[in-house]
Amino acid sequence: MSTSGGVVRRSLLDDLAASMLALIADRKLASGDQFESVRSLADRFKVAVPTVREALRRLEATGAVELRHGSGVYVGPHIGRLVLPNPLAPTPSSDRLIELLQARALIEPPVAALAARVRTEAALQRMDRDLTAAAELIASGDHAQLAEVNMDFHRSLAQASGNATLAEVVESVTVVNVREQLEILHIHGDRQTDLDEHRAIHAAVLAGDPELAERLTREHLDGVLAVINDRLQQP
Amino acid sequence: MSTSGGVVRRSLLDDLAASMLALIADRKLASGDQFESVRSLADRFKVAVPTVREALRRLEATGAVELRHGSGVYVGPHIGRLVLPNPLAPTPSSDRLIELLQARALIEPPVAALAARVRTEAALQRMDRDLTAAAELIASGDHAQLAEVNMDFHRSLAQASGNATLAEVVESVTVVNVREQLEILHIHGDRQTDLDEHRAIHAAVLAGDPELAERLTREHLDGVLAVINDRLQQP
DNA sequence: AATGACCAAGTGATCAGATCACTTTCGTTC
DNA sequence: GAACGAAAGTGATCTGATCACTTGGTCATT
Repeated sequence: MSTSGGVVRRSLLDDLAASMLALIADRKLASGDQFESVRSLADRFKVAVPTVREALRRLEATGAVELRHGSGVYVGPHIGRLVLPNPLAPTPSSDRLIELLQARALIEPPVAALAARVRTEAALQRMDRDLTAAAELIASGDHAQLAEVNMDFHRSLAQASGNATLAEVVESVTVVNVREQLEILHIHGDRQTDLDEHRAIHAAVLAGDPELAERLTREHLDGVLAVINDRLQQP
Repeated sequence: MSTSGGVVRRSLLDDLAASMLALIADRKLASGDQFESVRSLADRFKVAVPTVREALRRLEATGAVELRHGSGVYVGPHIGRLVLPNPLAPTPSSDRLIELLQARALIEPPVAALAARVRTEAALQRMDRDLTAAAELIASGDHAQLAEVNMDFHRSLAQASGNATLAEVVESVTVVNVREQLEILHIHGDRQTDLDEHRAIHAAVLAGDPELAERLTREHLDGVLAVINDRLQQP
């Protein structure tokens, strides 16, 4: 339809954005590295400052670059990603939120299974670190931190699959509407059970047992969904 | 870290972008509707034109709005989405591309199973339409069009699940690097087999057989992967 | 009356240069 | 050696103008 063949009239902005990405790639800059000043880019590409800024804003929106006031332009955290969470995602309806959790419950179990087959070393250590941190936060009673670390565990799990695209997908669905997801997860609530389940999943992945890892992850997420559905039906 | 608590110093641009989204929501504008001119927005929010444009570029990058030269600002196709394909995705390495297909092979089968349970009417019709179109394109020999329609089928299948988030995820992984995906799929190649497999999946969904729909979708995607892997190992 | 060419208004695209606000660095001072 | 502060570098925003594209209507032609 819209992407069908034909000469696409590339605007100056399209070229600019592409050129800047190419420049970053050429210099082999990585996330966090400083790029170039707005003025310098304007000179380099022979365009005006506002034009450069528009192009940068576009790149910024997808996490390709970051503009830090008074400091400079930096390579962003999401450069080179295929799938992104919408940074402009609206506050979701409760239906939409449940859909989001359902999506996670569908996607993450097979990802866990793959993780148990691949067992990426670095990610396994991250999972372990997340679990340790979670235990400490339960002890210290910092529930806000805890909720975030629990989300981290799911992301680390996905990274253990060794498939960057899957990790991006899981990252996306665990980042969008985090605030609301954490709220609804808070309803679910049993922190110790959560930790135990996470530990069991970690153990299954570590043991290289795909079926078990998948089943545990499914039960973990379905359990949350079940509680939520109950609460919503009879408040 | 960066998202941890504390007063986030919202820049003028953040406010602007949020305000414009709110304005669109207030007016209940839908995708494709005309919004407001840049100058008018500048007046309304008491900011300069370049500032409005930066904010619009940010919204544009995530598909929330569209700027059409000489015509106006319109509400974009991706407004309200949670997960997005990166419009700036770089040309992938062959490894990355295989990862992408693996991700699809992992995600889409359970989505097909859900689709067979839910069977969203509109999406079923879209699937049927896609199949008809594919058959015609095979006959007419328009292989470029055909490849696109085949991708459409996968998207329609995801929509039949009735879960918008899942549909967005599948849409994302079928849109990023389409060009390259289509190329690699072209290697795979047997167009008639593809159509037959799609038809079988459609039938399984229509019949409300989740296990079958899942198995067929898995075999379909795994089949593609197997062929690709073979070709890459012994060129 | 239907059709086509053409013109004008509205709107986005881009430019130029200037000023303000924030960060960082480095020399100065205690 | 540490705390302070000034200056340089850089992003943020403004002003106002000109160019380029789209669109709707006018008007002459048929």
